[in-house]
Formats: sequence, C-alpha cells, structure tokens
Amino acid sequence: MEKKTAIAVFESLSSGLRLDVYRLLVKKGMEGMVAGEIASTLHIPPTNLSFHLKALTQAGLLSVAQEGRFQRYQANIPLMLDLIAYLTNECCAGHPEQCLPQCADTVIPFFSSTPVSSGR
Amino acid sequence: MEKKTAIAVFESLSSGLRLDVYRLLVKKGMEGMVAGEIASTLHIPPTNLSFHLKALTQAGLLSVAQEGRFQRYQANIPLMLDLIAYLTNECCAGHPEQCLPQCADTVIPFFSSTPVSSGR
DNA sequence: TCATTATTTCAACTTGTGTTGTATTATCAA
DNA sequence: TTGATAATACAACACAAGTTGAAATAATGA
Repeated sequence: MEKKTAIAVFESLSSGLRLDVYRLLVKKGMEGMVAGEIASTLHIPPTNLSFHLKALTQAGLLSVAQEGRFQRYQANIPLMLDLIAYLTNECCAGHPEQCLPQCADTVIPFFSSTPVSSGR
Repeated sequence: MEKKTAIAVFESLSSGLRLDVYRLLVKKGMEGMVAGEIASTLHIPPTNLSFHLKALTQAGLLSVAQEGRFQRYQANIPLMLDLIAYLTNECCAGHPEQCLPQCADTVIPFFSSTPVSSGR
C-alpha cells in the first residue's frame, strides 16, 4: 500500500459521519445500499451525504454501481486489511512477537489482498 | 472500542507527518524514541513535532515516559488491531466469508486485546 | 412529451487544522 | 546558583474541511 492511500483512508474515516456510512455498508456486505437508503437510515441530507460518499469512494473505501437512477454503494473491506498490514509491517524492527501474538507476522500478511511492502 | 476512540485514531493518522511518526515508532517497538531523536530523524521543528506528539498521545496511539529531561515515546500497536476488529465486526451481516478469508471472523477477534463489541 | 424522482454539482459561509516564532517550564552539569 | 539543553505552551496566521440551500443532470413512468 502506498502512503497516500493510507492517508486517504484515514482522512475519510476521521469524520464520524463517514465512519457511520462505512460501518453501515460493512454490515450490508455485498448487498450494499443505494444513496437514498443510506441518507434516510442515517438522517443525513442527500446533499451532504453525496459529498461524503464521493470522499469515501475516491479514497477507495467504497465502490459504486449504477442501477437505473439509483447509485448502489458497497464497502471495500479488504482495503482495511491491507491498511493494518501496512501499519504493522516491520513492527519492532522485524520482531513482532514483542508487541503482538506470535503469529501476527504470518497471519496479518495472509489477510492482505496485496503483497506486503514498506510502501513509503 | 468506542466510536470516539476510532475517530481519534483516524484523525491522528490522517496527517502524513503523524503517520510518519507513528510508523517510525512502530518499527522501533518497545525501545521507542525520545522526542528530539524523532525530530532530527524526520526533520521536523521541535515545536511542530510536540504538537503532533500530543495529538497522537491523546488519541492513545503513543505512550510516553519521562527519562530525566527526555520524553520517550512508544507506539501502541494493539490499538490498531482493536481498530480493525471494530471496523470488520458484524461485517456482511454476520457472514464475513462473503468478503474475507473464511477464518477472518475468528482470527481478527483473536488479535484484539479487548472483547469485540459493536461499540456505537 | 412532461412531470417526477434520485443524485450530484456549485457557491457561500462557518469552523477547524497545521505551521511557525517566541516565551516558558523543567532538568542536568559545573 | 548559573548556564545550557529538552520539550512544551501560547498566539497568530494561512489554509482546508464540513454543512447547507438552490440549481443542474439524468433516468423513470404516465
């Protein structure tokens, strides 16, 4: 993962409103939700929601597909697993057993959907 | 994990400078670094670094211990694992195999240092 | 075609964040 | 006590982000 990607993810989820949207879509899984459904569930004005959906989508946290005049949004969950791999990579100077359960260095990269690299 | 904790973590790491500081300390592990050492490594004015160290510490991402007139900072790595547990908890309406490797629902909570809850 | 619905774009305002220099607190060594 | 060093607190400025209402775009159904 590139540093700019990690920053984009953190920026996106640093808003309580966007965090609500993302977590709602994580729960919905592959089914996703259309924009209006999200707006009514979370009681957000459509104008404002559109602003935040755009931010989340540009950060890669959501994907969107058109369905007639609806826009259906889905959470991109593997990106979160890439993120923690990026953060805990090289932890403790290559000795993650100092800070994490012993298998962390093998299991966390396993969850990542892309090869682990320092990515600075 | 509480929602406000998650937001504090995301806010903290949404700055490229703070992300550099955190990742540097993750690599150092238990050894940590004193503030001046971080400042010279990353070429940040001490005044500015102090501002960001305070933000990271208040978010719980760093811990600090006094050593004479030095302040030694350490990364709180388990907090990151709690965070991803918080985010992927209840994913896909309780069927994480739809979006993650099949063992995700058991392994990710295992890494968490605190019990998993919806924590809204 | 024409009215309706879903969503986004735009402009304006308000608020919050990041950076810097100066001043302050606290510790150490002589 | 005095001078030097490590780090933080404070104030000021520039810049970016969040919210809202009105208008625009685009697809649907009568």
